[in-house]
Formats: sequence, structure tokens, C-alpha cells
Amino acid sequence: MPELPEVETVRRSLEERLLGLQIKKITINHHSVIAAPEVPAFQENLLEQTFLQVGRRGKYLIFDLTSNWKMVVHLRMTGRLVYGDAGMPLLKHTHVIFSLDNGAELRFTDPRRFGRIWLVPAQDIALISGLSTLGPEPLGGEFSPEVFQEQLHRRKTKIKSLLLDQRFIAGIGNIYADEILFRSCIHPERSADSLSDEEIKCLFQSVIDILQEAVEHRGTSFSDYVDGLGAKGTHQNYVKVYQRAGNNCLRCGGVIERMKIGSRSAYYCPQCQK
DNA sequence: AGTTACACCTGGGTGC
DNA sequence: TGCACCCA
DNA sequence: GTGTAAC
Repeated sequence: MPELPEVETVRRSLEERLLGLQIKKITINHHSVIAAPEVPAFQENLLEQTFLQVGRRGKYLIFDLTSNWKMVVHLRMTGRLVYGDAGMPLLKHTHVIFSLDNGAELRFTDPRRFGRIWLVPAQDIALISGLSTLGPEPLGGEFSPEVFQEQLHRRKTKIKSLLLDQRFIAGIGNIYADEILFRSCIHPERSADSLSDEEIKCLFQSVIDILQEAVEHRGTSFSDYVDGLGAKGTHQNYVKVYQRAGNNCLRCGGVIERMKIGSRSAYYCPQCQK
């Protein structure tokens, strides 16, 4: 499940290869992954375009092109965007193939087909659902401890739900929400306004540290995730609670448990996280 | 405002 | 081996 | 992972 660290790793690996390459052909095998515009317009406006830059906002990848249009990709749960030789084996569920002017290809593969690709005029980028309402980038300068604290004070929702809310903070998903709360020793069901200033300070720093460490490890590869060149990340070897129910806590030796919060699994240590 | 249920999909793992 | 179920 | 509808 690509979250901020995975999307950032894809961004970096693609940017290494894609800049200056031109799209010569677009093969679309499954139309539903193209969110906008209609498929013919998508192809017409993208053909002959050259990649100028690869950006990221939250879990969205943003490709700057020669024209005044931008291509935006969200990988959702199982999406992959991989650059490689045209001869590389064709994976099942490859929905879009961008053929490039150096003979290589950029392929979008997604078994569950939740992922989406948009092509929009630059001035309309805010119209993409979820993109304009994103909260601050946790690894960017806009993420302030004072604002974070003030927001937490006036919210009564469970802290894990708040960390997953992209309007509150951009880029955190189920794996890192659990890892961040474990690092901060905070129970996922605590209401946001019940946290002490001390706990909030620790939580703020854990958000930054956990995400940074995961970026350094090039993301977490449990099942589908690979970077823009098809390589797995290594952060799965450093995960402390996610998908570890029934195993011993690496900090206190207690047993990790799983519970449901907002119809999603939450993994935590009942001894360490109060 | 907070919470839950479900929709969108396929595949891997489990237990019988 | 098949099938129902849960999970991601 | 996200959007929508419902209580």
C-alpha cells in the first residue's frame, strides 16, 4: 500500500530516468483507470509530450509535461508505475503502457484497479478529487508543531483516524499510522483532545522520524509495492507492530494485538501504548 | 462532528 | 481439491 | 486507499 515514503521513492526513481523522454505511444488496456479526460482526449493530449519533472503531493505523483497539462497518478492499494526496457515481462493487470522515444516503457499495473490517472490543464489541478484538500506535507516546511498541537486540542476523534485523514495531514496510511503511534507510545483509540502537550510533542516528532526512516529504507514492500524501477523496499524489516498481531512486542515483550478502528485494522501493543 | 457500512476490485492465506 | 471466509 | 451515504 503506497503511502508517502513509497510514493516519494517512486518519484525519485522515476525522475532519475524519465526526464527529457518523450511519449511516442500510449496503450490503454483498461479504460476505467483513466479518471480524466475521456480516453481519446487523454491520448491526444499526452502523445508527443516530454517529461520535465516528477513531483509529489501526499500520495499523488505529479508529472510536469512540455504542454500546459499535468499527469497525476494515485496508486491507491496495489498500483505500480514501473520504468524499464520494452522487453521486460508483461505483468498481468498492466492497464496502461507509455512507450518512450528511447525504446523504454513506463507501465501502470494494478490488480485491484483502484489506482487512477488524470490528465488536466495545470490550472485545473486543484479539481482532482482529494488533491486540493490535502493537509500539510509532514516532511515539508509547512508542518508546524504549534498548528499540530492546536488542531489536536479541538478534535475529539480517535487519534489514529486523524492521522489517516489526508485533510489533516498528507501522506500517512495504515502502516505508518500504526508505527507512528507505537513509536509515541500512544493508544490508537485515544481521542485527539486527550493527548498531553508532552505526548503531542512526541507524536509530532514520530510522524517525521518514522516517515523519514521509511524513505531512507526506500519504502515498505509487504505485497505489491515496488519502486519506479521495479525494486522492493526494505522497511518491512523494521516494522514494529503492523501485521504483527500475536507476536511479541519488540520493546516490552508483551503481545501485539489487532483491533478495528473505522473499519480498518489497527495493530498496537496494549502494554506500551496507553 | 464522529462513526460505521459499503462501494470500487483481485489475489493470497486460512480452515474445513 | 474445492469452497467459504477474511484480509490487504 | 478513498468517496459516499447513513445514523
